[in-house]
Amino acid sequence: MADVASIAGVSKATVSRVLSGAPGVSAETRARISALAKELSYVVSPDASRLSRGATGRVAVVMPQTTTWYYGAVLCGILEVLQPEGLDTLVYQVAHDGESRRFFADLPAQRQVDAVIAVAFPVSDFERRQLDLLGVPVVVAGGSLLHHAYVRIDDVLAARQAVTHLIRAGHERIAMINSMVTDERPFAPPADRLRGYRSALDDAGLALDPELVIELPWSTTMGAQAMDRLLSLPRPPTAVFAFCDEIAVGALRSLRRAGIQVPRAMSVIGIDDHPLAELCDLTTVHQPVQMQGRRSAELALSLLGGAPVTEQHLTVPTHLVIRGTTAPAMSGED
Amino acid sequence: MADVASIAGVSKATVSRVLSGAPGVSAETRARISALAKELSYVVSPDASRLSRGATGRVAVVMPQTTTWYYGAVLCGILEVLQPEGLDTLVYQVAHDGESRRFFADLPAQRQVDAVIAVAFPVSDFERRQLDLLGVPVVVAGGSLLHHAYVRIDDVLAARQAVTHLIRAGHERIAMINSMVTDERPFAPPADRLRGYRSALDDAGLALDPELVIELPWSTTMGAQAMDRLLSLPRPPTAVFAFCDEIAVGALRSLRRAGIQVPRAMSVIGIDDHPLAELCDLTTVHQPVQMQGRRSAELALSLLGGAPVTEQHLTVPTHLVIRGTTAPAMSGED
DNA sequence: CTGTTAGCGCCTTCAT
DNA sequence: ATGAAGGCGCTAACAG
Repeated sequence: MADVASIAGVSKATVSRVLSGAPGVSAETRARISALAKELSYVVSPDASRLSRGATGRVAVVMPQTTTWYYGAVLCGILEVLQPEGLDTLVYQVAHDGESRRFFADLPAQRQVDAVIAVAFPVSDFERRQLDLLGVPVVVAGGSLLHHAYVRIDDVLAARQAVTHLIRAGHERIAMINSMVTDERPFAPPADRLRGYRSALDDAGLALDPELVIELPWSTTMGAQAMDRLLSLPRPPTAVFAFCDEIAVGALRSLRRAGIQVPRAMSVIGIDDHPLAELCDLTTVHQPVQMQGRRSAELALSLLGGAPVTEQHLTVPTHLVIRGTTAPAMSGED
Repeated sequence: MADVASIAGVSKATVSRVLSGAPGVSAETRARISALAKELSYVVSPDASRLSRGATGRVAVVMPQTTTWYYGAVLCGILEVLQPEGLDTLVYQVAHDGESRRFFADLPAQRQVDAVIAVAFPVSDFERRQLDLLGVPVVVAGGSLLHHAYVRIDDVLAARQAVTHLIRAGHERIAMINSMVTDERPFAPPADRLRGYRSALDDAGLALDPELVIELPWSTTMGAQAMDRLLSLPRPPTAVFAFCDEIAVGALRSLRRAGIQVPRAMSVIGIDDHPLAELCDLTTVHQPVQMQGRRSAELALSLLGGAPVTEQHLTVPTHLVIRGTTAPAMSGED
């Protein structure tokens, strides 16, 4: 910056004002200096700038994984909002317990970012306390966390939309394949979706058969495993509601291998409207994932802006997408 | 830091030495101070630290998208290496031309990171020049770029592995569905894979029928579209080689809708070994995506370390994974 | 082994 | 409208 100033024959202060868009510089000088800066392809050092001004211009995104579509899509939405604002995005992947301990104990994000967006992951008590310690606004996408701002879907409702669709098609033995979650790290979506499943059955006066609820720790093939288990039951279900589309697709594979016709002999529905759902012709409940990323970034922005944020808790809508994996129950099945 | 120093009754310099692991402090003092810091949950301000020390402790990852599996997996690999080293990762999504222009013209990453990892995207001449302007090491994952370090697969070979598998199964009319790329932003993989397809046919003495090579701009459904086109041909192929698994799965959907049996009447093969490939029973050529992320991060690290890097150009291996979508050609087909 | 003294590169009053 | 000076929080020479 000193260079630019001396070449332009002005003081660093003026250059600073121009480059930071501060008022108090004649249009002529402003134009001349910004042109010069561009020519020299000079940009201010963010670090120095932030050191003196206080804010970092960065926001941290914390997610348990980066390889599944959901997290990629949320990240995409976040970047779409943050990048145009000139904010940089730091990604922290906090996967297994070891990483989690280190991350939350060392707080590498501290004094490093102006805000934190936590994307859909189970937060333990300890972790929550550490988050507060960061001393910056925290917004949660795809979940919720005490008093913090959040953006999410209504998981109970989404599950109800899925299960109700099956019930209307005449199904009575409806299984659920759910993602397992530990007590120590509570994670709302699986619990909420199970609740939605229950209440939909209730409303229809259908009994819940505990055998039909399979809970397994997440993995690529867990949908297939769960389906295998359901098929080995003395009285298998006629329809399956999966926690998410990836699981539903795994279930479809098992069914294909077992030679069971979908949807004639078995209906399958998921949640997400994963791109792959369209490819597999999977009936599902759509949730706007990228939008949740965008909204959470916008929330972070307004929290940053200091403006009193009126709506800190956003619930975005979901809707049923009927494709080819659900059909009326075969009559005379029982 | 001043607080910690005064409470501990030492100078800031000592605290700094302790917290940065610098030598020249008695074990006793060191222990006392680091304990105190932990108790106060005090961490040094990265910005201030970096301002005075010069290095930023951050690396930029630039990718054209974040929603597809490939990019998520590469990012995951990168984070696996960078996070344990205490380096932070800045993600820039540079998707369409507008964003690209802004990113490369404004160089938001300048003076902001110690290295840049560019993940699988077409780089124009202008962009390449701007990258050099950043003045930091650049490593490319999933591609290559002049003199810069890179980690990639041998795309020609991967394509040959796929096509040769089909040829050995007796197929003679083998189509290729490729991702379209513009001249202005060259991107090696599509061109290389096409070359591999050609050379495999050549080696087998098979003629290449231009009608069987479909090139379309990338989209979720482009595999399906391309397959539709192939099916409407007077003499459709008996096997299809897709640029990647996501495209192959789209092709499978078209085939299913058209009522064409896979693999009896049509063989399909992709590249990637996408998790979804296993779910769809798709034969494919495996490439180690996450590992490419790791390797590129390691390359960046050693480039950063100043140590003379011996091997700047890594090619990681691929291999055929035979599943259920390929089978011998039906005899008497022609 | 520890304290002192300069900056790192920029922003921000306060003068001019 | 512009310049001069102090300080953001830390590190890196020097002294001691």
